[in-house]
Amino acid sequence: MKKTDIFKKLRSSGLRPTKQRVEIAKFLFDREKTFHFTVESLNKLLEKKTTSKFALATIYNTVHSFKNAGHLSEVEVKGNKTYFDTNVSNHHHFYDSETSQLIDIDAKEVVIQKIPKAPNGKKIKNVEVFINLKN
Amino acid sequence: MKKTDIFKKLRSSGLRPTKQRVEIAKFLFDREKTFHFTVESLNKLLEKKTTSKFALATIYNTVHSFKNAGHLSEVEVKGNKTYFDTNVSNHHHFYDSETSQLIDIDAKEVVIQKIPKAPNGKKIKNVEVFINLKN
DNA sequence: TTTCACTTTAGAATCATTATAAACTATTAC
DNA sequence: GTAATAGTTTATAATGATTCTAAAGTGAAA
Ligand SMILES: [Mn+2]
Ligand SMILES: [Mn+2]
Ligand SMILES: [Zn+2]
Ligand SMILES: [Zn+2]
Repeated sequence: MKKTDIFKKLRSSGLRPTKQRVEIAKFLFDREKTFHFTVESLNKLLEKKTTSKFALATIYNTVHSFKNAGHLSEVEVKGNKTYFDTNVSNHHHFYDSETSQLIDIDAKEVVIQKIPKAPNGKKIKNVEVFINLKN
Repeated sequence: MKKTDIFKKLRSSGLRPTKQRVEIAKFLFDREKTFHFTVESLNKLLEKKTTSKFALATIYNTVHSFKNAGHLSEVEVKGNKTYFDTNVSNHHHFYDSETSQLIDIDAKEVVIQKIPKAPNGKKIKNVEVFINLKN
């Protein structure tokens, strides 16, 4: 991902490209594969990868701005922490509770043959498939 | 549900049938349909339905005992509160984020035609389908 | 009726997250 | 440039859900 793309992500999230935000954005978006993380895990990885220190509030604020701009999505996982996902397309997940690891499943990999119709007056917004793993 | 069944649920959870526990168990299990709840919502409903007061710790402890015994399951819902479910069979959910309401979907109502195989060395424990609703 | 294990309870502690307000930094106005 | 201004980071406090703790309550068993 080019530097200009990082800046584009920041600008489109209403964020000016400060040192901290650029480092967070690079870390999140300059990669091949999907990245699933909690604010805590992101903080630890940032500490390792960079020389800077980040206030937790800065990470929370930046991540939320990206999420509100649609550059990050949220994944529901058992437990009390919030998981974020750099894959914002419609997709599904494997979840390995042993390692607390999420693995993406492309929407095309899951075909649903039958699904009930939505209750009175409601429509289906989207369908999420969550596959729990064991050893 | 008969009183003896309530007692059976309590005993099989390692709980002696005290006044509070019996009231919680009756409220949870003596009903036709599935009940989805948070500890907070359960507490409010118990206050309305009964004359007793319940310490939050008592509700937390009792609910967790039921969950550990397999009489309650946990449902992942966006947000910070933990949702419990009196339906412990394999099933799916509609979720209406407007009203924070969960609606059960029987496992038979969903047929999945294609699913990816589990990653190296892992097996599929179960598949959960979550259908988000909109108006 | 005394003992003793188990319960309930109020309140404290914890943990993730959010809010606050002061110190910093960059941008704009003169 | 310097001053004013707007936006940012940060440490720390506040919050809210959940868990822990320790004291008081309850009831079965000796
Ligand atoms: Mn969760
Ligand atoms: Mn949740
Ligand atoms: Zn994902
Ligand atoms: Zn359910």
